[in-house]
Amino acid sequence: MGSARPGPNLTRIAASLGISVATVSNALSGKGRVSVELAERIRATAAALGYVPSQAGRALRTGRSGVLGLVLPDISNPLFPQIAQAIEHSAALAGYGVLIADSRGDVGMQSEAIQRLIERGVDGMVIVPRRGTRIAGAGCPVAIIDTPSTPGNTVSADHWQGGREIARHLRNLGHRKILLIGASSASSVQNDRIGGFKSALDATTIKTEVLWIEKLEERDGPGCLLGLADKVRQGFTAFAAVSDLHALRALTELQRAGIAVPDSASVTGFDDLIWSPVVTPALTTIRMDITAIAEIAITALVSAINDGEPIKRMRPGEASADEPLPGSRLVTAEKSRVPMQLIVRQSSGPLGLAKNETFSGELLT
Amino acid sequence: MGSARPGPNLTRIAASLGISVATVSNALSGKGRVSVELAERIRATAAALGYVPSQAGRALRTGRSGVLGLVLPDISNPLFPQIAQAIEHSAALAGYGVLIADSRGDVGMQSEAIQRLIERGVDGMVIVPRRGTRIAGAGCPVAIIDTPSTPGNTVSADHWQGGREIARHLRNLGHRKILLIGASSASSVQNDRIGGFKSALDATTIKTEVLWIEKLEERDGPGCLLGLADKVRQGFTAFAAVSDLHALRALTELQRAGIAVPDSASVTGFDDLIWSPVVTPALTTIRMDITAIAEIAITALVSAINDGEPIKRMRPGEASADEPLPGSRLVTAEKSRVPMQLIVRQSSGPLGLAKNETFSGELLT
DNA sequence: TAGACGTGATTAAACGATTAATCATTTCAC
DNA sequence: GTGAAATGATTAATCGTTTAATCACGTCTA
Repeated sequence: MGSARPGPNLTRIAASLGISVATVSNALSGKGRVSVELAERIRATAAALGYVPSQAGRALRTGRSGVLGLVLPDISNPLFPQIAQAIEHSAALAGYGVLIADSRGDVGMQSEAIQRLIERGVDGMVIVPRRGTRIAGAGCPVAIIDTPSTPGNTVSADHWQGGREIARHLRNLGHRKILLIGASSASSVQNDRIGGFKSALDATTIKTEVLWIEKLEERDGPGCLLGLADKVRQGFTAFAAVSDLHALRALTELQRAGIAVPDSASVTGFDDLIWSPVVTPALTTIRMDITAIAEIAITALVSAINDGEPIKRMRPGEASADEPLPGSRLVTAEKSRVPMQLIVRQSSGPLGLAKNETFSGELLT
Repeated sequence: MGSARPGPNLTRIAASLGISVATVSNALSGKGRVSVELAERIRATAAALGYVPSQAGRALRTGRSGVLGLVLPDISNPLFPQIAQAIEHSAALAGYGVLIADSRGDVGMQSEAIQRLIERGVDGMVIVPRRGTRIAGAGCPVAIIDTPSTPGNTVSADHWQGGREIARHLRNLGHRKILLIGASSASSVQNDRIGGFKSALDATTIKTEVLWIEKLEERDGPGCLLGLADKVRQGFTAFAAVSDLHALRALTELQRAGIAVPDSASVTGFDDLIWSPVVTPALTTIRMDITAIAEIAITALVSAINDGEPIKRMRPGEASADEPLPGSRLVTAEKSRVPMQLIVRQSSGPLGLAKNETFSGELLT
């Protein structure tokens, strides 16, 4: 090809109609003053020629790239597909493209990834931090999806409420000794979920305990058993994991030990990940409304982008030294916490159905 | 901010050194003729001023956006995080950004998504098609990651060989009656895996049968049981799924039915998805070398982008009517099939360890 | 009828980077 | 010592779009 993309540009449309490019631009953007009939003709020929505006030209002139960055420090997060999908969809509706950045779980590479996005000229970015990582000055509006308890959070699921829902569900089923399963005590999301869970229960009548997988794996190695059969023997009848990933781990470990779920022990998760509806028994879990979250985040981000830039083009004369540094404006939204929805499936059930199976199963441990 | 990004541009660097912008550009790109000491000074001040080149300006001039598109028709694919991560990483190394496009599983929206990428001016795209979807003319180089048996495939894992590996593994463990579990017979990837599997076995000594989940769910509804306990009674001792997702489904269903894995039945999967190492028993599976695949795809794509554009800027005089239409050049790579690697964990084992457990378990069905 | 005003279009100047063409020097060879 | 070549830097055009400023012209008002 060579000189840019093959398609026609404003100049060609203007030439083919014998008018000026400015008029074409005005007609297509609907901004200037163009007579209706001419505008119509212009739109028609533009369509006929298959005109596609050059983002590069537009970006150069307006200073807006029309692209947002999506930063997921922990891309291996199984929730990622859903988030990416929702963000991409909302962004597309708002006329933006989405550039992904990955820091491979490494906090150090996060700044690099963000830097790459900046260099690509993103107009704003959505960051889903892991473990409350601090966001370095990004030089553009930033929306953060983490948890309501994190300062600077733009919008997120109401993890605390989600925890409460699950807790009530298990309490209503009659469970009185519940093991909470989390991965890392450094995660604010997990802490919120656990906090909400505990807050819904009367500590005097219901006993809870928290198991941190990461701590266990430091000792026993990754993928080790969680020792849930022991917990069952100690009287725990329900296992509430802060993620379906851990719920799955619990479920299979219990099943392997011959402990029937939900007959002898209930298991619940979080996030309604892809496998949750198809495992046996299907996981009771709680789902975030990612579509709503993405929409709120993108809306807030886009309006921050538009607000912040009154297109103040500086004249040769005036210096712009005393700018308050446009760096990293953390975006806020009116509705910052989106309720989570309980999904009851087969992995949770009432107490005391078939206690005896527990024993026959324990032989396998 | 206003006029574009706050940072300095070539003009400012040039002004602060009292030289011309062309020299600055030459020095930073290392292309023109600049004395070493001046070049050094230029680089120094560029760094000192925190210069970040404007992609917009560069894109407009060169006709290259420096951005690739990643199209995943089925973004809910649990393999997505890995693919996205690998592609993003390889692309970043090659100096490209990655724009994501999602078509939410709908073939119709795929063209729309591709169109959006085109409008954003991507230099090329990587497409991971679902069920051998045909790719519409994209107007730019396209790399396809599907399966070696698909015409037009650029690079992919050697699914056939992967199937063979799993088959041999199960055969060597002594299994003689194996159930293959697939989702859809329309998937070329799944067909390759199954084809390879069967090709490694002598059909007279080892019996195989294929179970298509999609067909079953049409009758019994999504998330239904696969009836594996019955299969065990019929003498099947191994269940080879074409994805860890289905393997997980099989594993939990067997466990729920009281059939011990791997003692009474072996289960294997594909893709080494995130949960595979942590469930109990950990899944025996086979992993694609996504890093290598991404690297090959990106390399091929980038070189196609560079080849195809000898920066033939057309002079006012010459018409460019007889262009062979630059649309949709399918990219090819030398190495188009990347071997898969068998990962033996605990879900597969030799026959005949503890047959009796099967019976005690069947009560639970 | 002159001035004010509105309408519909054009002119021209950016935005920031790249690069072919050009110009000034200096170096070198014969 | 003079023409050729190499070196190091500059000039200026260009990519495609947006937009403030301007212009031409018809209409309304006083």
